Amino acid sequence: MSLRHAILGFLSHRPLSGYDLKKAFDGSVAHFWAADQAQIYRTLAGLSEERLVEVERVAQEVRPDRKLHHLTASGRAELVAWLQAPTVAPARREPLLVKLFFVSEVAPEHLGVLLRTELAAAERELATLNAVATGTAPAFAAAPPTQALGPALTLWAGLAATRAWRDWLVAALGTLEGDAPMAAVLAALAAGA
Amino acid sequence: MSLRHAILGFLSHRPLSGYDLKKAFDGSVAHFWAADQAQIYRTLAGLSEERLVEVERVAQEVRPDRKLHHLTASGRAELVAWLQAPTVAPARREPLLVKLFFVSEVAPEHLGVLLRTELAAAERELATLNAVATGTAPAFAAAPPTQALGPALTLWAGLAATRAWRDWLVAALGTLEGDAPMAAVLAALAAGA
DNA sequence: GGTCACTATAGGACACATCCTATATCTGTC
DNA sequence: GACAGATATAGGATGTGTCCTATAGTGACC
Repeated sequence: MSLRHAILGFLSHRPLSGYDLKKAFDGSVAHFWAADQAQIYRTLAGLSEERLVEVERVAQEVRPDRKLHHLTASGRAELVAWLQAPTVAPARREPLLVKLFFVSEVAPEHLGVLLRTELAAAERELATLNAVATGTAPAFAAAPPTQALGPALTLWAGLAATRAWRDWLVAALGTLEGDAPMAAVLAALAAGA
Repeated sequence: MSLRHAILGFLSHRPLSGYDLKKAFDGSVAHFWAADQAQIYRTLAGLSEERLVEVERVAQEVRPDRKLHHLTASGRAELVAWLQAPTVAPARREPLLVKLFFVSEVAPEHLGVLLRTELAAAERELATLNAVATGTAPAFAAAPPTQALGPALTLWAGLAATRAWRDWLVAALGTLEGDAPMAAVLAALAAGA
């Protein structure tokens, strides 16, 4: 459901083609809402049918025509309504936790393998996000705060979640190395704040 | 893709009916992999067609027949193969972060509303998970560690992620109350560990 | 001279999940 | 006596997203 609205969000800044939108997604929100190219074109067709966007055909001599999508008044209204409506969180899908839940079906050593592989992935993700953060910080500082605060908070949230995940993986691997992993895990569970 | 394997996982302990499976999901992994009842029945039909499970019809006099699903040898092999295969993380879907990204399209006060609503949801989630933790801790301590470690780690991961999310929301709301929110956010971004 | 990547669009098939609905009977509550 | 809720199954429609493919010209690389 959010793809429609994310597209409307991008179009609220300036009119874009499907191709432009794909690049806009990949360069910003892709970490927490990736968009498939085919899906973008289909969604744009739907939005245009609902009169939430208007299509301006821009002829190009050498390449196929670009179809610039302009946000209409009702499109903006739809975006604002969505921003103000309560957020419906989709069900979490964490295959790693499912695996962890049934890990006793395979050899005990495999638990460590599973966690270490995930830790490597988390470190990579963290490195990417950190790079994005250092790269965009000057732009955030220069832009008017009302404009930049949203994107900056988004990035911070992604970083915070990824760091926490990494830290948990490190802690979990730590308990496996002790003599009494189960006791350590139970202690961590009880230490709820 | 994980629903198939989660079902195989549950069936590795004992044969279950579709109805039993629904209850098994709701009572354990629902927090990070919810299962729709209709989807469970359809997936079971597919697994049976692929000979990964075998159906035993148990006639009941008063109610509709139960269809007990037994894991076959190839079913167990499939489960083990999945547990040992690298985990494919599905793309993250965080509508709240998408909203945050485009929040400048609505009145600035709305940012706080958005975060506070999410904070309330996070606190509720945290309370549920903490209740589950205190409720299951005795069972974890009593069970053989090789069996219980997986589920305990799963719960810990869920708790850790939810706590981190709650903490981030509190921190983000804190920056909004200061005189220079943008500077505070940039400081937090830079404080990468 | 061939292959690859880029710009730009979009259809078809399929996977996966959700929502709503239907059937049928028993048990417990008000 | 009525009605809700538990037990037990499953179909149909719809939504949402993924994967593969096709078209078509330009520019760059080797």
